[in-house]
Amino acid sequence: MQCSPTGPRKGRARLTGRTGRPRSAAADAAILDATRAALVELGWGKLTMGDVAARAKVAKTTLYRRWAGKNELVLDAVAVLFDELELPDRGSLKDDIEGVVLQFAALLARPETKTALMAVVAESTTDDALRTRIREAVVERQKRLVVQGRQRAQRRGELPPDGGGPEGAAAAARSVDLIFDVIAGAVVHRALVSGEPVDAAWAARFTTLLLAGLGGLETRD
Amino acid sequence: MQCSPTGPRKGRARLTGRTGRPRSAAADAAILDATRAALVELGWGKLTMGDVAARAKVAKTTLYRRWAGKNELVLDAVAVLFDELELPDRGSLKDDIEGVVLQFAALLARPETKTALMAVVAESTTDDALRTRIREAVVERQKRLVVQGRQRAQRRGELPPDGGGPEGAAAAARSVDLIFDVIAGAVVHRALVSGEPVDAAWAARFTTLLLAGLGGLETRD
Amino acid sequence: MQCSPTGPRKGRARLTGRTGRPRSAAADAAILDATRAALVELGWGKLTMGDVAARAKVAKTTLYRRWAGKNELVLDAVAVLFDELELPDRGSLKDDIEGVVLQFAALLARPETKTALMAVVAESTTDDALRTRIREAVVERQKRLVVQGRQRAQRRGELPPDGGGPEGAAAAARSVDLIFDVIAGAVVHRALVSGEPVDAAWAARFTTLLLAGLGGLETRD
Amino acid sequence: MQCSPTGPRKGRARLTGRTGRPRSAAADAAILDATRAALVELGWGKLTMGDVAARAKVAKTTLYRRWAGKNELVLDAVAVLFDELELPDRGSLKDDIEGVVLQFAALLARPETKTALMAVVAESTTDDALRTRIREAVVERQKRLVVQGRQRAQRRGELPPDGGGPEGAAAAARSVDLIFDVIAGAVVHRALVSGEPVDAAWAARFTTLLLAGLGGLETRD
DNA sequence: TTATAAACGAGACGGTACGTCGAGTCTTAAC
DNA sequence: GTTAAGACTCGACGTACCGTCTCGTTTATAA
Repeated sequence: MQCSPTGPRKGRARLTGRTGRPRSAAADAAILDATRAALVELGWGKLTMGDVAARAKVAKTTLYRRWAGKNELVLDAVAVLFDELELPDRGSLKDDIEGVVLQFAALLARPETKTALMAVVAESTTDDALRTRIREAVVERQKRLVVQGRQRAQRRGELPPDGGGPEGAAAAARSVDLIFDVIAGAVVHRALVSGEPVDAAWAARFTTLLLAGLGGLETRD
Repeated sequence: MQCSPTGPRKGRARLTGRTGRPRSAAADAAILDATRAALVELGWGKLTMGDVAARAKVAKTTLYRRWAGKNELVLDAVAVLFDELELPDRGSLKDDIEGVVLQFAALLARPETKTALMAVVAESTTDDALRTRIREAVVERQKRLVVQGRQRAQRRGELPPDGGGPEGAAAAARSVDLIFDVIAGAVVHRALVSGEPVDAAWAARFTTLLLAGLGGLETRD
Repeated sequence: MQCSPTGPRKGRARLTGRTGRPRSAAADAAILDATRAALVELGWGKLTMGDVAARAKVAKTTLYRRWAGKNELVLDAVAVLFDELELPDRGSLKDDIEGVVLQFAALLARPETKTALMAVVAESTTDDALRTRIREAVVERQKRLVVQGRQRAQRRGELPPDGGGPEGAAAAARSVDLIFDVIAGAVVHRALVSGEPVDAAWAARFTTLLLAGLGGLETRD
Repeated sequence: MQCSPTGPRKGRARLTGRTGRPRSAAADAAILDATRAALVELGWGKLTMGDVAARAKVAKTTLYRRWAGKNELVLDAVAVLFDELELPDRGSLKDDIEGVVLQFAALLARPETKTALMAVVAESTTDDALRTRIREAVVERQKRLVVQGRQRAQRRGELPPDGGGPEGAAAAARSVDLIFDVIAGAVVHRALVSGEPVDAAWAARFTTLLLAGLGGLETRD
């Protein structure tokens, strides 16, 4: 996991020298579980801190000692779900992409994810710290999937190797970013904005488009 | 415009025989202007109905007589901005796409748009009526840009004409949907989730990918 | 009846010279009936002008054209009930008093009367015009009962005749006022404040006290 | 004092084991003071809970945590004033009664008392819990004055002693109730309904009537 | 017969207060 | 120094009535 606590405990290493009753580790897990459960039942808009505390059988003070507010709490509760995504080797780049697209779509179909992700991103447009936290906790972490798929395809010979030198590395990073935005953006938009199902047929057509596009991209960049 | 009022007035057609003082048309405009101004200054999260009413010099009840709540009001206030998008003819499909991508990015860069769009979509995950309204007011309306660009490219010979018969029409519709999700999704994700600028360079690289992808798509579907 | 309308119509005599549609007499009756019905069902506190208008099948404007507000409307609706009180000749002062006490108690037992009377009096503590109107419409009108009973008792020889001259008249007026306050006050207090029933036994005991008191009063004043 | 709080705290005895932050005692006093001040300035009709909260420098929720509504709050604020009434020994029953009548009249002349008392009684006609509360907080408490005056007069020999046995006790209680209704009723009616001053002259005449009446009553009951 | 003028129904309007809810803080006693 | 409990301040919520207004319509007299 990542970064839950915010209170005075955070800074001072847990190594030594502190006194008093230690924070309950079980409480952390109970709170995050309760948060996800509340998201499922109520959605972002109706979720309240008091309700989460009650579900977790914890006092509200305990919540606020560890998270700055609803945004941060929900982000942590949801971010961990994204770490379950992985890129199983299905033998070809096309199948790998289709697989991860469907995995991602399945994740976005979960009520806690779909309601929380957009809401937290919306809040982040007026909260820089939150935006940073989202990028650390979700965006950058999941780019690993693109990087991994690319490397695997290069090993298979489906994609040309990166160009050498700092120039080549920068180009590779730009490609990763672009591909990540295209994949994540298209799936999110299809699922949440257009409100159409991301099924195997759509995934196949999208992957076809993307692979052809990659070909065009590589020849130039 | 589209669909502001919600109250009992909506149903009964305004055709004849209605009694009572008519609703003020000026109030509608003042309210939507005030809503956009409040979005700019406060963002979705801090915007309140009372504040909007005060800015519009209107009673809170007048707001609630016309819109069911914050979601519906903000949606109407923002949806009209999307109608300003257009597809100027720049001579080639590539330039047309780059142009609309940059226009769209500019729209998403406006504070009222960026804070409102994601928030309303987030709310729509737990509100079916709202989801429908978003699709009518934004999603379906803007597909016209894709349709128009496609037709223009076909006229220019940059894209093959649609296949004949109902089969061909369905394939064309699927293509439009897919392309729309890819373009809108990628731009939104780049701008709001990744938080990176959508500048001319990015637009060019994205368009290159998309055009190559379209080629791959057309040969098969 | 007394004084319902307040609007511009009030001043100019109805005799001549006005044009336009005349006020509906039926509406007046319907409104006052509706007011009493609403008092019974809802009590003073929950009664609303809109509700009265709806019950009377009349527009709110029609109410406000005739009465200045809730206080005035309710006062008029209730005052007329007090005019039903009368002093039947039962042959002796004691029986006459007991009769009127029980009549008055029965009137106060009606839900519309009990809830309205106290409330309007309460409002009149901060509204001089209302206080005047109450005195005209209720208090002074009902003193006739005391005057009448006194005269009848004097005719029977149960009470000595008034003293002569302005002196005697003033003393008589003072007596009437005092007796009225004692009777009305005791019955109202018993019924509404103490919340005990005003039954025949109580009326008999009260009348005994009052009659003995009157004897003491007459010998001196 | 008596009975201010209504919330969950009321039930569970304050004996032991309760947790959480205790209610502020200072807030209670500030609220009741503010209520009386608002009654003086605004009268019952214009008094609002929000205004009382603001005057007491307390949140509106704190009011509602302790009192169910305006009726209960105002009753508590005013009831305490009635406890200031007392029956100084002036040497004779007549003087004692005149004294307490004038004291009571002075209390009713205070703006907070006059506007609140009638209004709360009016509300109590459609609210049984409120009626009970009024009787406990005001009516029954002030009967002590009648009881005390009666005992004192009996000690002085101005009134015969109570009859013996349960019979005599019941008769005494009936007398107390009757006398209380007559005194309180007459004074309230004179002051608030008739709107005439309760001055020494009126008090003397009323007391004369009452004392003579008591004589008649005692010989029979 | 036609104007004129007021009453009328309907319902939108600007306000004010309501009573509730949630956020986030603070104060206790217990651990 | 954390914990549970719950009171606290603050601010927004959405609703209910208020009393006024603006319509179109109806119903009388007066010209």
